[in-house]
Amino acid sequence: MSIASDLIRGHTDTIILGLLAVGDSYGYRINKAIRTATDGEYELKEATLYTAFRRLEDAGCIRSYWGDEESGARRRYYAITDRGREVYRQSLLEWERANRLIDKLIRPFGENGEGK
Amino acid sequence: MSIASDLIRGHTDTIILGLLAVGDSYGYRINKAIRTATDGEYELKEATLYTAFRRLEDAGCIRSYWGDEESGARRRYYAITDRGREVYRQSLLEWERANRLIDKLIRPFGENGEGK
DNA sequence: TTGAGATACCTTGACAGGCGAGGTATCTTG
DNA sequence: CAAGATACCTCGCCTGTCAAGGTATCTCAA
Repeated sequence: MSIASDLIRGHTDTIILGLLAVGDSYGYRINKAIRTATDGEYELKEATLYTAFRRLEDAGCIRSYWGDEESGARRRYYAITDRGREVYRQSLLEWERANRLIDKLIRPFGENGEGK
Repeated sequence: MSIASDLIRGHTDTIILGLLAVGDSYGYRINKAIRTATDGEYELKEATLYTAFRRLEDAGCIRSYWGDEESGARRRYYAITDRGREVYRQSLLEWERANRLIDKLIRPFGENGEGK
């Protein structure tokens, strides 16, 4: 079974920005990269992915342009912007903070789930 | 500034179950416990809290009963059920898995956010 | 005594992100 | 020529969060 999407929610944008920070890419490839990176444990649904692109572009975090493929289906490439890099950095920090916080909140016993 | 709630989303139920695993409690106190535990960095909004109680009770993870306060405002106490404990255990495991997954996805470089 | 502030509960309606379901078009390969 | 991969996209529902509003009790100071 795959991971509950509510646990990933809020990370979608960061994941995409992280991948684009390595280099320009396009939707289909980003999606595959995620599936591959997690050995199929997680995948972004297409609808989610394209919603995120829209959102990130509106926010000025990414730019897009059509690739000039000679053959094959057309691809819309995305590039991260300076603002995108900044947002990405911030998100990493936030994630670390949230991570510590959640870990603290989730285990009132300190150790594991065994209360008694 | 407090943590983005999208990062905590999906953990609300687990946090509540974790607290109830220690012992019965009621809404107001649970809320304060969370604020205190995080030094005010995070707090559950009341609406969110009561929605969660409803959800958890419908799912059979908690039971509720009215306290018999002699004075002061009436309190509705919540108790975790066996099913609740089981769900809690599972959630802890899921969180660990998700944690690893997100950490992997969020940093395509392996180290930190610095791509170049 | 009256008013503020803490304790304690609750509901309504809006919003945002995820995603199931559906659609388009191209290329490759059997 | 059909199937499957590549590649894009939209519509509408669902779910969790939360701002805003409400109720009632108790305490304590002015």
